[in-house]
Amino acid sequence: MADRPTIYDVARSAGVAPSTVSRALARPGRVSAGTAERVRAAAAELGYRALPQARAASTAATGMIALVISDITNPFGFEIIRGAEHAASDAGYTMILSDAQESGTRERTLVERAMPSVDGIVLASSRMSDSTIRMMAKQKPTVVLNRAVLDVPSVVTDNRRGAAAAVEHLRELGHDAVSYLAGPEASWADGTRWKAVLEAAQIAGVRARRAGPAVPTVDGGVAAAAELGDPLPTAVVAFNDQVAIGLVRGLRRRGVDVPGDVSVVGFDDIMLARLVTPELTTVAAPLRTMGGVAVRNLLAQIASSGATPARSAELPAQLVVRASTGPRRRRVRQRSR
Amino acid sequence: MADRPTIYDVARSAGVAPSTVSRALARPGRVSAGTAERVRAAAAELGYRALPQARAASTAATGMIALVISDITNPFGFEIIRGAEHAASDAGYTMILSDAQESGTRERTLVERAMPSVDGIVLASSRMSDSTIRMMAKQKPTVVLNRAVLDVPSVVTDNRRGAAAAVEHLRELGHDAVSYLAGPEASWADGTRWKAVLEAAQIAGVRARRAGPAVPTVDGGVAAAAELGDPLPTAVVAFNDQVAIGLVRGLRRRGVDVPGDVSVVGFDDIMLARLVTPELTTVAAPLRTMGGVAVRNLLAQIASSGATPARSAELPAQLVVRASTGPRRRRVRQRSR
DNA sequence: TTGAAAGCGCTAACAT
DNA sequence: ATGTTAGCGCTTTCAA
Repeated sequence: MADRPTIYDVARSAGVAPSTVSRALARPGRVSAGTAERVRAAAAELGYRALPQARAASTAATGMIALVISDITNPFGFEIIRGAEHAASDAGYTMILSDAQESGTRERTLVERAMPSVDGIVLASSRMSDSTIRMMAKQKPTVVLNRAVLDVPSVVTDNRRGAAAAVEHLRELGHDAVSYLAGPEASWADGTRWKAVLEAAQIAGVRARRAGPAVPTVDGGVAAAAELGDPLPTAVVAFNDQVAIGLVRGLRRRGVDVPGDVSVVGFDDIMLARLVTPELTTVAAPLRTMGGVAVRNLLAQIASSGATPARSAELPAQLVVRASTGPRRRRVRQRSR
Repeated sequence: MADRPTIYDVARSAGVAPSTVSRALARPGRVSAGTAERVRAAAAELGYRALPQARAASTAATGMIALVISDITNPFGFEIIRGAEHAASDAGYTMILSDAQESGTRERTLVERAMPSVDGIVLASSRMSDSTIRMMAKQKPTVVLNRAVLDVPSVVTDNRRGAAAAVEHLRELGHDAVSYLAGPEASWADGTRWKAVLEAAQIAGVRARRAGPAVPTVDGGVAAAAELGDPLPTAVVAFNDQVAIGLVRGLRRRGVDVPGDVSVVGFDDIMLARLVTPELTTVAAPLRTMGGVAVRNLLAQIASSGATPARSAELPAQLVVRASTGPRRRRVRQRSR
């Protein structure tokens, strides 16, 4: 267990004062070229690297950021985590990952616990109230992901255009009505998606109805299949991919063909969407990019010492047409049971 | 930006010395009941919480552990991450997540970067050499996940029994031969799984062949469908679920029915396995538990200050029979093209 | 350009 | 049982 070299070791080895080592490593411009070189050589030789927590003691910068995710179970989050982790790691930052398990209370505890150890926080699909989030954002640089909160920088996708593209796609296939299968009422995304579908439907001249809400999981989608109404709508836009996938399964189980009888569109384009049968048509969110942008914006805000209140970003969504949507054929009446 | 209260504030407010506050909060038994109470009250009142990195400066314990995962992209890891995060968080530890992106070199850099900030490390599906891992394990408490390394505590699944159950299942369905579709040569799991299949086949009295290797992804599985040989085997055990899922898709695309013509078994039971069509028969690894056990074992090792070299664990695997396996029907000859 | 000294917040020895 | 002191490794004044 050879102890790691300290800055004192490097100083001794380079024949300079510790403070000079610190300067030479952090701001090479502020020491003579020769000194800088000697220090660098000594540091390399000894394999010296500053101890982050010791540095934090004097600078109050920890080199860490926290990603708090509302539910790590959600496949939606995987790509985001990945994008965030890479962006952080590329910038030399270390990322802490916390799972709120869908609980706003737990989320708050986690954030409070993490707060002192990190330079900034990304809140992904937060379940906390707007005011709580605003409060936290005042304590530490914060970016919210997949949600908009007044006065807090955010990263979201352009659900409006995405939904519009989905509705337009369905209209082209001959559908003259579309049902939106809702997600959790408390969800910011659900609100914007429903509004977007409604608006797009009006513009496209198709009727829009709201169904659900469904629990935002595959099983929730399966269950929702039983409550879509009778006769069934010929086209459904679901809150997210999980619900859409579940819905497809639920419908098929009841003898309803997708896309023959009912066309289904999801949101997000999680990995699963390409792997189920039929492959899911969905409004793709650039998940990995979102994670990356959130972190980069956060880092920018940190770098500017909060001077620049990090800007928000709305990333483009894109309709990916696969096999769960097709031309309208007929309206099916469910077998009563 | 109200500054957070320090231990000095609490000390002043409670009318005791800072060291007493520290004691009262950490080891209440070592102060008088009255003092403990006053300190607790003052701390609560001010909302005081020790700054982890400051504590680390004097105790060298950071309260953080690192989970370094070879490829965060791999669905296999999601459940592990979840299990690990919960175990860490339950124990009051904070988890750092790093993605090695399948690169042993990058993995090493990450570990070295994380090392000084954490009390211990979990290496999941590490791509580093045994000797490198042993070296790191000497510097910090370490647990390897899904791999066995001499002298380093590990958490793995009982591939032998799992594979045996799979082979037995196939034999019962009438298959008299099984092909193992291999994964990466460098993978520890691949080695043990192939050996386990081979051994189980001998015991069950069925022939075993080795095919592949396949790139351990869905696409890799799809590609492997073209190289399974002609005539096709009637039963395939694939390196992991992704490969198995890809294989099923690849076969179907070529007009081969699963499980009608070929039965396919995977390994791991990732979330996807239940969601594809047909649902995948697979040797389920208790992924979430694995993550949890790895962290708990690591924490135990840390708590004992490395005195107890954390024990290794082999967790039971379980065959989950779903729809990708069925009775042997006929041997199909691929259409030449 | 460099060195010396002080201090970040906390805890662990050492005193009392 | 409690207070006093010193020090963790680093950075940042302040002097020279």
